Amino acid sequence: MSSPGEPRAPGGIPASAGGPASGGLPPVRPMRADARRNYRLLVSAAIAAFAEHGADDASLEEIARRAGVGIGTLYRHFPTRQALLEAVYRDQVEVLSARADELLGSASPGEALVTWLRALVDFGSTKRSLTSALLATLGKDSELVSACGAMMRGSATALLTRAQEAGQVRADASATDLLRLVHAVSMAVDRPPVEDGQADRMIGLIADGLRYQPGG
Amino acid sequence: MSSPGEPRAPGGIPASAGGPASGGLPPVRPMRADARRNYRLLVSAAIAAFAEHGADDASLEEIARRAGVGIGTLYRHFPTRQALLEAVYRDQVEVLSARADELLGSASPGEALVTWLRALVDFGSTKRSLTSALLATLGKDSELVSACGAMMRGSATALLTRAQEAGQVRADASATDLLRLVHAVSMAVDRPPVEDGQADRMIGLIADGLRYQPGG
DNA sequence: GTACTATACGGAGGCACCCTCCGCTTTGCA
DNA sequence: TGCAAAGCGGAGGGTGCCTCCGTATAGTAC
Repeated sequence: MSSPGEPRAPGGIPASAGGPASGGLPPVRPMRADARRNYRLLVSAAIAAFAEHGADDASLEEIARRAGVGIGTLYRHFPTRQALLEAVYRDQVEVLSARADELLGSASPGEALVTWLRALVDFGSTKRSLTSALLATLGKDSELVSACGAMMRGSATALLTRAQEAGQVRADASATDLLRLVHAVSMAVDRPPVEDGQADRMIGLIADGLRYQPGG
Repeated sequence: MSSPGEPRAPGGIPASAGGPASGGLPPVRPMRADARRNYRLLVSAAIAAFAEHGADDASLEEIARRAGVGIGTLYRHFPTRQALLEAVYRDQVEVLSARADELLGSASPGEALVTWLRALVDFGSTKRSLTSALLATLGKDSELVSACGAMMRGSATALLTRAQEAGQVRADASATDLLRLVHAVSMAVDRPPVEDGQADRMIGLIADGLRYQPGG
């Protein structure tokens, strides 16, 4: 499920507490193979659990169980629920970004854009509790949130530009507008009553709007 | 702390399960004196605890302890956390409403209005977690929320009208605008960094704006 | 004042969760 | 092949949630 998302050096924790002087950072040893594996297993399990029970209510012990590791292992990798939340969020955004890169190579730039937008709504729908949990404690301009925002904007821009250059999408649409629109759809789909496929139809509508060429 | 807020008949629970036929509601026995007392103690304790730890994180057992009653008593009166939340919210809104009624008798209608607005911001600031917790599960048009909204609008209108009739506040201000403005201030004051007294100054500003008479 | 009963009280107990701590296992290098 | 260093796992202590039921008491009838 998650091929991007290298477990980067343990977040925020200094690589060696009280090393000699302050010189150039000591060579950060890469994680051991088993640690890397467990990290990934945990993130995957957390994705499932958060989707199922919400970011606040999923049990960390259950996540460890699902991942097939001990609770101690979970806590070593993610000292707080927040840390796990952040890792999951980052991972998911990277998945979306990778999907965009992949779609950039596809035959139909127009289709590629719409496909990605659908994936984005999907993300918004299943990961809302996660996002709001993060925003609640991180604030709108944390490193994580703004970095992920930039990544999204980059992907959107690339896909949109290509579709526009291919003449498959109207020229007067901006990536920012598009993201905002998708966000609105996610919100609208948030509260019941929501019919099945409603989000899909809404995105379809947007897609049609994109294809329409005002000038002719 | 809370003089309004009669413990109305136990919320939602049928007064007698399986009584004879369906006739007119059987005479709902009033709560016993000790039950009424404990109900009030619990609401007061909950107000304090919610303010201190947030509506989601306050421990129900601690609330029972603070109220000096057993946990069983808490659960009899409020079968769910949600029920307690609702009772607290209702109680607080009634306090605000009572305060408005009281202020309606004061000498200076203009001062009265501003005093009440300050109380309202105070409410918004300390009870936000409560409000959002309620909105999350109740939805914007539940009986409770809309009833409380109406109560607020009534109080605001009464105070505003009186101040306007006394010529102490400009005529072209509506109660709805006022409530919205106060809400905005509450939101603005929500996220740090917030200086001390900032909310107060903002309300002061609004008060000045109200006093200003566009016509001269 | 007394007796009675519906009503209400309290807290023990069972379960789940959070998090820490430390003895054991595995990895990767020499 | 041997051996630290890095990593693992789960027992254990603390807390919270909620249920259940034996006990206490307010209110009523006499």
